[in-house]
Amino acid sequence: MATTVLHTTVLDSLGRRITSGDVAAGTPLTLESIGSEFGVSRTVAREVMRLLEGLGLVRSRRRVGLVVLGIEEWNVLDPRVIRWRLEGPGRDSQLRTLTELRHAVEPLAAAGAAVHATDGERTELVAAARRMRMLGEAGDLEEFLALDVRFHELLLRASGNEMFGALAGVVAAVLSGRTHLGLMPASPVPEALDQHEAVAHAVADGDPRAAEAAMAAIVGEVRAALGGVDRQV
Amino acid sequence: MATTVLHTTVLDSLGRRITSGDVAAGTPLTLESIGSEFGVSRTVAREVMRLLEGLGLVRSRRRVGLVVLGIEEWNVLDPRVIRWRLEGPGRDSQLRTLTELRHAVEPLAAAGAAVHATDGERTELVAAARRMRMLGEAGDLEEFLALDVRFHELLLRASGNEMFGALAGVVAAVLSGRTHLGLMPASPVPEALDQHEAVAHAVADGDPRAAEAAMAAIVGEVRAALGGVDRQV
DNA sequence: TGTGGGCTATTGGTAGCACCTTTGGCAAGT
DNA sequence: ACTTGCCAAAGGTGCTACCAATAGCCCACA
Repeated sequence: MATTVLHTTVLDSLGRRITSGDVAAGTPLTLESIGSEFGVSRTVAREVMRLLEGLGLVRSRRRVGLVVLGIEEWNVLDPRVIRWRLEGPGRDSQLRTLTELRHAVEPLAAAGAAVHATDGERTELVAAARRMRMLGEAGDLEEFLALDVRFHELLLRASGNEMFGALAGVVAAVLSGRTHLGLMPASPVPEALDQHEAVAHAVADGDPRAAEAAMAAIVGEVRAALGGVDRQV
Repeated sequence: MATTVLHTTVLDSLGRRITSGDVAAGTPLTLESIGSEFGVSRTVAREVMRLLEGLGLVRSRRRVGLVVLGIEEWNVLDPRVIRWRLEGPGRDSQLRTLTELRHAVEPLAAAGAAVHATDGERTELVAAARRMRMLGEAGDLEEFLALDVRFHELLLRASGNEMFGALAGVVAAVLSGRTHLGLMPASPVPEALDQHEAVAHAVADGDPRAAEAAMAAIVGEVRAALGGVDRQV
């Protein structure tokens, strides 16, 4: 995202520290303290501070400094905040809430894709599903993951709603987090492969209902595996 | 959000200009041009630039300046970006994509609320639904809107998923946009009032399925009224 | 025609200043 | 003891000036 190293270093460090709860809400920081701790100038500290303020992690008040805000003020949908929280101690709960978000969004996105996807997207989706079966049966987890990510991103972007498309990065993080956390079976279950193909074909056929149902099955299963909270499908 | 006027002025102006398509993707800006146009120093221009970069609206490159990015790079879920787009020419399409997002999220949030809401939230929800009926039948649109916003915010915040809670502002914007754009009937249709009460009671009773179904009915109807795209409920 | 090297525009980062708002404490009066 | 009001310091807000690094662009030369 940011091309520069300096800002990202300081920003990531502070962002992680706040989102992890390492510094509690209400704690005051100052530009001075940031600058001296990281050995950067006031200017850089100020720019980082503005970013953090934009993310709702902190509010700057005169004479007080930057007071850390509570989670209800955070832009929890911002990719950076999501990343920090996934790297922090609340990883599991974050994975749960993100999965719930997927559960909400992806079926509708699939339905949208069935209506709005271009011809190229439809064929690529079908091809991706087919290759996923091959890789899944071969047991190549890393390659499978990459393709899985690609599949879901393609679908979200093809949904005709850029709000859904913006969640592609989130879904990628969830998928990757899941496999690298060992929450995935050694080789994908056949049902998942079937359902991915079902989604792809429903989209290719322009059948929004079928696409939505198949996607709901995919994400519903995942949710159950993660220890679903409510609503059994 | 920002306590200062200067940044917000410049930021809003540039943000609106970009999100409205007034300056096309690929257009280069420079700190110099920003500073001189708005009569601010380089420092302020830089902070604004960082913010815009964080929102994915521009990318800063040396020797070139800030190149405006295409919509696929934008953080379209960020409250500021949403606000700008709602104020710009693409308002109707933005309202459509946001409504679709509501359609995806709110039913699941209702189900979550049925499981996770506190006692206080449940009773307030029921009370809000009852007052909405009174105000709706009285025809007081402004008051009704305020309560409608409160109802949905309460529900999203009670869902037990802060991702959903973060969308409260979005829903508020959509609701308010709808009534102020004259997309609402002079007095709320009785079905909507019934369904709001149904949601409230399902949440109060701890019945996630019923809450989800009732909320789906609310938001599904809205979608149809706005000129639904696919999936007829 | 192609390629390498230098020029320069523009961001990246630093330092230090003046200003203004806020706030916490102190003092005086009730 | 409690309130009121004033004052001083703290710390963000905004500005200017300056140097470093990098990357696009053009020109000279092969």
